Amino acid sequence: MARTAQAPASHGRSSIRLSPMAVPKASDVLAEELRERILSGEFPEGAALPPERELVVQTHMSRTTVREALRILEVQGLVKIKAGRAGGAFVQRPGEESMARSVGLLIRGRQIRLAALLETREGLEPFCAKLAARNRTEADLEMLFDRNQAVAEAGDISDFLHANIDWHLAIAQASHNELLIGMMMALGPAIYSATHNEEFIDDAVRATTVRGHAAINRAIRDQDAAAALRRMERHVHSYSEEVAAVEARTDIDLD
Amino acid sequence: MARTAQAPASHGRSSIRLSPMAVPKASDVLAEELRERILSGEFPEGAALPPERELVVQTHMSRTTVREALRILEVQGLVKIKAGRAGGAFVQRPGEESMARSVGLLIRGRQIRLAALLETREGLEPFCAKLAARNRTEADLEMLFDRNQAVAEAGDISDFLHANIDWHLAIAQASHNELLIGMMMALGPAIYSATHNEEFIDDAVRATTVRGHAAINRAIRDQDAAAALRRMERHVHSYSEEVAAVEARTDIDLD
DNA sequence: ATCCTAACTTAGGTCTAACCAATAGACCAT
DNA sequence: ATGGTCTATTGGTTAGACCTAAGTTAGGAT
Repeated sequence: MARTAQAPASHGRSSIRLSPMAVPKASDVLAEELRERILSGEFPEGAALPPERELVVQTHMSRTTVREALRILEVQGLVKIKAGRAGGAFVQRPGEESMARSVGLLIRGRQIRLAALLETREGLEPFCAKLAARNRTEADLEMLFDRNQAVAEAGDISDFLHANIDWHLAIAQASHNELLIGMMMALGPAIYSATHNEEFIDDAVRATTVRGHAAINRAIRDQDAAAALRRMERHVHSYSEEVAAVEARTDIDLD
Repeated sequence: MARTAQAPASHGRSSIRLSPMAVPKASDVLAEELRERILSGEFPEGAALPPERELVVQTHMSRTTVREALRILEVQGLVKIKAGRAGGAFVQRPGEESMARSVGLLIRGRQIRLAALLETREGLEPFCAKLAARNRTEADLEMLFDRNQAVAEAGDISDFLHANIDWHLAIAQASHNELLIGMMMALGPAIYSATHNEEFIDDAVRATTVRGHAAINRAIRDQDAAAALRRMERHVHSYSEEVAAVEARTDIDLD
């Protein structure tokens, strides 16, 4: 036997084995290349990428392909595209907003229950307060007191809830932790839109809220991390319980 | 003085103020429309959107525009596009991966310091452990013990670190909180890539790690939320301190 | 009948070549 | 100083062709 038969393979004559290979699209290749260059810092923030027609001649790709690549980067928050003369694709570092948008999509798309959102907030926000007590600047402090003032003076319920979100966001901001800021930016509106139909927000609740905020503000001002943590725990936990109580009552109403 | 002068404005005579207005692009309009329909549940998961050429006749837009809209949705993780016959755009609910990708971009793009990543993990993961103790299923438990076994048996440092990440991810998974899962999916690789050059991982550290994991696993098995929380706090905190110590030493070495 | 292959069909991917629309800047008229 | 006009630049949009991936099916070899 003139050893023509190779090692046994389920199909085919040759024993050469290859893994399934992914063939990337041209636009993905270009997007990836540009993305890496942006993230590596090769293009500083605000730098203008070459115009589309220039990228066409450089890459030998069609304008369609180039544009798709740029669109990908735009959606990922890595470039900002402006039309008109002196327009073009300008490098941006992805910000908390793009993260918050993506988290928001997850929340809406998966229809995360309000209980899970509140649970997450109970996990994150006390920690934010703790960091805020440690890292807050004078500007942060001013923001916190201003925002709580706005909560106290809010008119209708919608105003109140928005001002409330803004104060909570200021807490995240004062933590100076960008990941937590991004999470809280996504959680705030989601909780708002799931909550703003509830009617448990009476004057007593509002007064209690403002007092709770004020106590947390003081702890952060005094850089008392332990107190900030503890008070925020109580604050968000009691909010969650209120919501749970209303939900239970609403469920009963539905019967 | 015939009070003709209006309120002072830096430029112009009129006091009428307008905000900058955004003019959406055609592809954005279509993307938005489709996005809302997907998120509202009008298109169930896995449903096929009409073919591009069909959308062209329905919307009176050009194929380029339609394709850009679909590309936007694809990047946002709302559809999965397949080529070939029986291909097309299939509705997907955004998953933790798309959230993790976006958080990863933030981390890389903003060059978030390792210290901030560790700090965030110290905030999130004990809470994950607490939730895991409350919500874990039998399958979660099995996964946790398997994964820690893999950590114990890992070969080189790279193996060890990967197995370590996998165990930590299993913790997040066992919490059954999708937002936390997404965050931990982003943090794990980021911490890994910032850490895997450090040489503080000796056999003693590895043994300690495995013991720490085991203790946490037991607390979760026994649904002892308080113990899970406390032990995870100690576990991740000591890891952070190790890293900080190595960084300090490395900085000195650079002198 | 069974199996393989070739042709067909459908749908996304890419390219080309226009033209439209937004915008900055220069210049001019009031 | 305000507003109009022109022009150049750059992204936005369109139309139409062709390429490529991947199911489907019909026909032929065994």
